[in-house]
Amino acid sequence: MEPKHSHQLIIDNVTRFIDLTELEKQKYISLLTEVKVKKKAFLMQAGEVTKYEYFITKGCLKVYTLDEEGSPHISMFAVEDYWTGDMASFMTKEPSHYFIKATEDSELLGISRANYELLFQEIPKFERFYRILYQKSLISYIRRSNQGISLTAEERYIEFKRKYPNIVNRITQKDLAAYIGITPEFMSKIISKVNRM
Amino acid sequence: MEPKHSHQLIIDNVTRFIDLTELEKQKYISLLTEVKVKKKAFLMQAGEVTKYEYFITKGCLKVYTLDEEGSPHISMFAVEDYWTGDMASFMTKEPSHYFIKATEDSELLGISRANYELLFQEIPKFERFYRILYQKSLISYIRRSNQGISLTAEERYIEFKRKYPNIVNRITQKDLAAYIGITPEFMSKIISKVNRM
DNA sequence: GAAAAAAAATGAAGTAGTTTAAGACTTTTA
DNA sequence: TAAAAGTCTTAAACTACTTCATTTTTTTTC
Repeated sequence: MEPKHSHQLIIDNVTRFIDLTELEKQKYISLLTEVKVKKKAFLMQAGEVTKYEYFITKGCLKVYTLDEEGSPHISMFAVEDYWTGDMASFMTKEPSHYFIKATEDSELLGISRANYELLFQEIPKFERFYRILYQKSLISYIRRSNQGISLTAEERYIEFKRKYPNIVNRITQKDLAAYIGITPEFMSKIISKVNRM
Repeated sequence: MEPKHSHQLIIDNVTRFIDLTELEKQKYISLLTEVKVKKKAFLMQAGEVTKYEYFITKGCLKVYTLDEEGSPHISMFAVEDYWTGDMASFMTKEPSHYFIKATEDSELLGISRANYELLFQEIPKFERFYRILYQKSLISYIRRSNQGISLTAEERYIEFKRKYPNIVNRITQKDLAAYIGITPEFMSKIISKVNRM
């Protein structure tokens, strides 16, 4: 039987780092939950305790917090082949500070807290998978948190375009501004300036 | 026989997340290399390929890059019971962009790339240890990279003092400025303002 | 496909943080 | 322990970015 496209995607993602037998693949898939989110709908909201970590098989979502003034700060855009969620809340079982909202109709595969633990018991190789996944994420976050502090807004925009050419055209300028960390007005000025260059 | 203080420290750190038998502890210790760095000496410099990941048993070091203008940007201060190094270079074997310099006479335990891999073969539980270690680091980096973008310099200073009261008094204002992401002059103004409040 | 809602562009006035320069204080080194 | 080197403070002029207000353009909704 042909595997579903979404299952094939997540298996490809995992087997980039570890090998799995057919049986292990089936076992893994059986621990996942399919989720669909319509554009503008929330996958999760601040105040809730995160029940799942997600892998995106289709669409685009934004992960953000609201500051005291109610302004959004986007920490990531998640598209196909990305992992997302709020790991802090997922691990500590404390209420999340994040919202995750679909910016396009999206499809995801979620793993619950219980199944995440079960996964490590049943297929210990997944400790290695997550070790490598987190290690790579850590490397890119370390880089980003330095850039956030050392580059100007214009440089951060150019860097974002270079690094995520496939994302930049799928999101609004307003959301991009909330990611870069500036006002939509200044984002507009930067974009028109950079395009004139 | 009494274990060395430095060995006890690293074993305590590891056994916070995983259990180890006496034999496993000895095996682990045997894979580590002791390193001492005098104040102002480099543990590593940009351009080198990182050979070790380090655990600090004594002292304080700063991890930083230099931008095009030659200004330092400090990404972390590492003190006792912290892990440090350049994971990107350690993993990819590409030359590092980082400098690590001791701000006090320091002592570390290093694990080489070869021994790091060997460790996973000999004691697979360490995949779990590093999975959890990286997961926790990731959570704090995600938080920091949001703060870098959404807080003012003054708020970042207050947050640093709150979070690392034991570090703030061990470093110079100049280095703190290079961490917060502002000039030493503006750091001086912030500190005198905050102290007046 | 018209009306409503949201996003983007533009400009003027304000604030957070930089630059440069000079003097006071502290630490390092011989 | 004196000299040198580095760190900290203060202030004035400057730049990156914000705020607020208005208009135009694009997207959504019925």
